[in-house]
Amino acid sequence: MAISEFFIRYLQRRDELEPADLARLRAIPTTVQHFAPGEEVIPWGPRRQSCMIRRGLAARIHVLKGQNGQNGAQAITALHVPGDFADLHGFVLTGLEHSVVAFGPVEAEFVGHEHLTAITRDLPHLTRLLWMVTAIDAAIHRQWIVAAASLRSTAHLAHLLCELYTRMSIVGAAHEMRMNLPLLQRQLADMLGYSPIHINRAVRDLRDRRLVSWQGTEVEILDWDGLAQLSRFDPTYLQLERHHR
Amino acid sequence: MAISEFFIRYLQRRDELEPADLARLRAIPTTVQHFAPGEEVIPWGPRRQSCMIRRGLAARIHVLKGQNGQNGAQAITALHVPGDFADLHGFVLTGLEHSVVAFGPVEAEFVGHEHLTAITRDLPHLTRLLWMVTAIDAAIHRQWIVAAASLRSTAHLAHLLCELYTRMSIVGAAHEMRMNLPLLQRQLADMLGYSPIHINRAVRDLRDRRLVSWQGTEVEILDWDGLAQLSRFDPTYLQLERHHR
DNA sequence: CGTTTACTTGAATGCTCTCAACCAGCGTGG
DNA sequence: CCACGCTGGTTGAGAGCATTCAAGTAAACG
Repeated sequence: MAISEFFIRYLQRRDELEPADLARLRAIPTTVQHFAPGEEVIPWGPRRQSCMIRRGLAARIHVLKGQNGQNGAQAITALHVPGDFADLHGFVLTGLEHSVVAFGPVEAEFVGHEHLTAITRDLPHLTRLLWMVTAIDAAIHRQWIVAAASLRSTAHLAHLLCELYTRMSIVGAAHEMRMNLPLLQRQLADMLGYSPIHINRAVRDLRDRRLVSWQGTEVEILDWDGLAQLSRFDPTYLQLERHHR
Repeated sequence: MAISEFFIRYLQRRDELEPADLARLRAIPTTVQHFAPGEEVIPWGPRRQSCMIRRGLAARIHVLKGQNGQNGAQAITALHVPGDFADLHGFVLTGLEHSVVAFGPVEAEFVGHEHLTAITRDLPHLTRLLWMVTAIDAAIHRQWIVAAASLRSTAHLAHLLCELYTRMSIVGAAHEMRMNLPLLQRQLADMLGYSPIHINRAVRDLRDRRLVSWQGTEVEILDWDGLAQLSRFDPTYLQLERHHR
């Protein structure tokens, strides 16, 4: 297979792809695999390939070692939507300190690291764009830290929704204020650092304020401005301006 | 000036520098500047150069826009110790969504982006190492997210101390379980997401448990194992293994 | 001295957690 | 067909952690 068009759009939203860049991207041979909800897309540890999400939702999961042989509590540090190069950072690191797990059915695509090494040798501009992808990832991490430190439950959840809708609509994976989020409340809790019960109340709060309609995995944003204002959402950190790198 | 030896050590701790890499790094012309506590080392916005910390402590500060023309609360998403390339990610991003501020007196060194562009053109291996620097940065962000979601005040503060001592001792900026941290309790609060008063209690808690001695800016870790166990500190995420990239 | 800044402590309020129970949907097996 | 268990969502009550307001200490500086 060839690299997902979602990813091409992700890049083109931020910079102009030179013909050589585009040709090389499309020439990379990849392997596509399907995953059921809960399956591990990428295990913890050293990797020889990196993975791109083509369809569905995936998350980075950090397993917490309990103090006294305890349960396997887990934290979630990132969510990945179609077009995301979920573990591109694994290319330059010794190994991942987390796994990537499918939320809902996922179609993923694997790229061998030898092709990335070749790109760093031949195509400096495309190399900088791939580097940028991991830098945007880090900017999202920072925004999560800011949100965790400054927002309370309802606003915090609202911020996540604003971010996800923005990221999904940019690549064409969401439209008209609707998106499909196969997320359990327990997983939202692992993501935002609350108990599942508290997440439940935050969801109800958003419903009561008529900001969103949320039924199962279908989420519709009823009042974007209200949601953005409540969560102080400012998409600058997603680097949506086109700019030569 | 030539690039700080702290940074060379930072890289050599993780990979072998080829002679060409080392020569090029040492040949980069840089400008050194000094900053007083509270001064802005790097302002918010687009940048044409990136900055490395030679001496002192610096932080990335995100200013929060208050809801109703409110105060300028702020969040801190990263701390930088000597040898850190504080805004290397600014090279591949359109601009920084935060500023970098000196905590205590800081000596910093600036590298024009044109030299980095040249490296991506000529030296693939060194390019991957610089990319790695930003990836380690992101891994630290992730660990902060995990800590915020899973640790309570005292353990959370303990985790920060473990991380900082590890990072500083690796490059030779701290020894014998002692380090100099010119941090106000208010700034710790902005970092960990608590109120300054609560930080005060967490510091006292660590003192009462005889885990650290903390007088002014001088911190001594009295019981490393106790501190690491309390905060579940595991340095894997700092990528301390040497490995060819 | 008086002011400022940072740190410290106490008390009351409020946000979030835990424990507990209950409901709905779904697949299974009798 | 229906009882059953399982999973995930919902709601209530009490306890615990963190916040705010308030006051007081100590050191640095003019």
